[in-house]
Amino acid sequence: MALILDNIGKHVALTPAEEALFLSKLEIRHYKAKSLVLQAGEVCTHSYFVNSGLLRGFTINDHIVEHLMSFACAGWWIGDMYSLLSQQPGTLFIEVLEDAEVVLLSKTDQEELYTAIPKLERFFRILTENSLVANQERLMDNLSLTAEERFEKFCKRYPSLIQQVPQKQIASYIGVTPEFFSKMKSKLLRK
Amino acid sequence: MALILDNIGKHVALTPAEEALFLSKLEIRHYKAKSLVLQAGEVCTHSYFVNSGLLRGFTINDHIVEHLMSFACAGWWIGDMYSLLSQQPGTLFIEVLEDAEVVLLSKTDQEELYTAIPKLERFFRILTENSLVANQERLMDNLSLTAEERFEKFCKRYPSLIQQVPQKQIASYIGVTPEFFSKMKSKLLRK
DNA sequence: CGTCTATTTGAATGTACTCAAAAGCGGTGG
DNA sequence: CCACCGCTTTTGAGTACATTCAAATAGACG
Repeated sequence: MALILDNIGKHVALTPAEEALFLSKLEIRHYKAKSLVLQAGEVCTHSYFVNSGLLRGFTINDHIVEHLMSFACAGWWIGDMYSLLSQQPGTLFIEVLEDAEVVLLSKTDQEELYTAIPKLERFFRILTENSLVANQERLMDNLSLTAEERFEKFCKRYPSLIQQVPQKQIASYIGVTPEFFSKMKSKLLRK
Repeated sequence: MALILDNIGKHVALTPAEEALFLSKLEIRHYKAKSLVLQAGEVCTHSYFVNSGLLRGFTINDHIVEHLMSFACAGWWIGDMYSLLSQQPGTLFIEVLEDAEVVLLSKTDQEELYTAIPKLERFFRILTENSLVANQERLMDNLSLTAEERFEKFCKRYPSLIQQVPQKQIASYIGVTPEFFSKMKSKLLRK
């Protein structure tokens, strides 16, 4: 469990006793590639932290088109924030792209920990703030950049993912169809 | 200062002493319509809470096109989250659309309050979580809905703003040009 | 009343999508 | 080990949604 403690240690300093209490609330699960950690329609009851492997979070719209919200590599948190907060059925699918070891923290444990260890509330506050900033930037990129520019930015930010995931999923993250993405890519390579 | 205390009271319960401490950190400023509360290039040093009036937050891209990030009516918080967190020069302009009374909370005070009154850290965590959920939904809407559908959703969510702000700004929020927005609107009215 | 900005309208253009079909690639079973 | 199946990627033609540029009209404000 070194990874998750490192992750937290980047923002707050827990005492050994606090670390022990925190760890006691965690559950570890192993998922095979292509399995689903969470399905749309379910209520999201946990936050997920990726120890190893690779996950993706996506939604499916009315026209049966997938939209990729986020990837989650080792060291990243993922969950259906809307469903987790509201405890309403969610819209997010979380799928395993590569065999993964995932740490689960239940919503109730998480909220109890906020009170027991205020530093953890601080940690999740900071985590959420950073997500919000990243999300705002992505929204602005979608409003002001062309698909080509968004792709270039994606390559710079997540160079490892480009080899790792099927390109139709990068297309979906960028916000274009796989067909268009393919054409765009070959145009870029010809330069 | 009833509004801001109400706002906080929706999520956490402060004691009178805590309320007094919190209030002592706040500064009130009055802004005239068309003035700027914050400019791109500046470091954002405060969180802003709108007591009355109306603000907008927007960015300007390389092609001199404005993109509206958010409106802020009475009872809403606004700020350049990226700049506030990183203390780097920001990209957000915050402009006054209607004469406004604004409450300022400096970053340093805010962080001191997190420690002095953990319930305030909880409050801002919840605030940020809700912003994130709203932002994620807006991103998905931009990826999966047409401009017309986004406009209809905007009308349902912010009915009062439609009369209140120039429609070029609604166009910018939706993510289309004012010309296209005008055509789209007249097409909708013809139905 | 005049000026400045916002809105409307039109024509031409571009970016990205849809549909269809072919080619490539990877895993699985015989 | 290779043949086949399913899924991903590529390519092409036609189309749609939204943009750009230009000009006219309407509104707001001093």
